[in-house]
Amino acid sequence: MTFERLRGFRDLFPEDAEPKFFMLKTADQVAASFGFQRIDMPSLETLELYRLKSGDELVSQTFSFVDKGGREVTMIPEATPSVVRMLTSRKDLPKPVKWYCYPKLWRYEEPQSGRLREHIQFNADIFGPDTPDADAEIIGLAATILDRIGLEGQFSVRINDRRLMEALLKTMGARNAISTFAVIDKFKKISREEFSSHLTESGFPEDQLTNLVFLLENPGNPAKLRETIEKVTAVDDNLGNIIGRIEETLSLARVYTSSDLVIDFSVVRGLSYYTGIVFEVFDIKGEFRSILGGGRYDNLSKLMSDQDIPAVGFGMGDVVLEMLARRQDLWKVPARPTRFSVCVASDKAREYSLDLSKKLREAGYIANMDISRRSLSAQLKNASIQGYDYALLLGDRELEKSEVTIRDLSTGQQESLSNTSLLSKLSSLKKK
RNA sequence: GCCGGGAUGGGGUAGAGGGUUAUCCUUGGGGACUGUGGAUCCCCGGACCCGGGUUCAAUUCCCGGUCCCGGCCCCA
Repeated sequence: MTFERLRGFRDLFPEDAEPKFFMLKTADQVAASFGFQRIDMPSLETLELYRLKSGDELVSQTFSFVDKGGREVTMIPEATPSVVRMLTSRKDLPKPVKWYCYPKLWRYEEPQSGRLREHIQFNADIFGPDTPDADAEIIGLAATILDRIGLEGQFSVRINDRRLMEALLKTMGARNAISTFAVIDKFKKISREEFSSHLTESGFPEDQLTNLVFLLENPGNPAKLRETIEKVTAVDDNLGNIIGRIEETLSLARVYTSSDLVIDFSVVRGLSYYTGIVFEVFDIKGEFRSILGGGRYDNLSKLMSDQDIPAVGFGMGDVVLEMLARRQDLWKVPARPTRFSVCVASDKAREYSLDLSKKLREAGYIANMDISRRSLSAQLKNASIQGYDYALLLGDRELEKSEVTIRDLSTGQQESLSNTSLLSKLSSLKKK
């Protein structure tokens, strides 16, 4: 009898689990260094939580079922609704609230490159201030995490603003901004002909088509945002204010990172709840789907509760991040303490060996103790294959003299030390 | 949910236009080496994805399913 892994799920063996959790730990540390606090949430929520704002499409792609009490529940497909639920359940929290988490999320759909049925998403949000400063901090946090992981220069943060696009589409005479967004979202994936016809269907005036295409094709320099827009339409006060805010956000974000920050009018994001700045981060070579995405969603708490709390945040899945990290040769087992394998050369020395192992662990080292009762040569072979830095040999000879023989597995050199001088000696040993 | 391509020991593979110990490498365990490791040699373990059909005979051909890879839809 054999069991197979479920479709779209992963087994993480040590060689992959260690790099993965090391990356998450890096993100965790960076978020904490920004003053964000970690939270966690249930893996199961009522399905109703997603009906509110996410719509049928998302709900149809959830791992959901009816529980024994007759409730419709689902494995969470995204973090944000839970985070907002938690936030609004507490009225005592001083603003701004800056939270991060990295839950597992589930979606029931066909697996493909960069998308599986279960993934881990690093999520960070700021609740309270509706300021360019908060927007910039979220973008800065996302970029800093990627920089710290070692991806500096490998990605581009592409930024847009929903209000800007709505205002632009309005001045251009679009009838239905939301359906036009859906078409704009596909700009880079479909042919120009398809784009034109879909756009017209969405109620966008044909005579403005070239202007819109001009905008979509001329992302780029944030400093020229106003100039670019002026080429296609007049900038009134409303539009001017929005542009001013984006400019301010970008100049603040610029201080956080030297990574590529560009305006991209084709980034509108699918979710309907975004209300302001939206952004996605792409691999600079364009090999993968987006690495992370986020934006401002000021209306969600109002939809879900009696509170009105502005919010901005982002989510980063682990799957695309892993593909990019592998390409950049960053998928490595992280540095760790010196590793010792304690080899037991005689049964009489077993307890002596255990005691030494305990001391090593207490001193912060990694100590592996023979539990197979194999021959000394087999123990050494194993220590060597498993990549231990040193073998400690303990047998009758060592036991008698209260000594320990330490063998450097990379050079083969060894010496005997007294038990008491070992630990002091260790601090001077060079890590392999 | 739909479309295309795949599936041979843990990993990587060979194979035959059906035919009876299924190839090689690697990995794993043990030994030569009863107190000294990655070399060498020896021994051992381990596979034709599942179900049905055609056939005297199927790992090979056919159908269905499962899973993998990729794409659509959608993007959390």
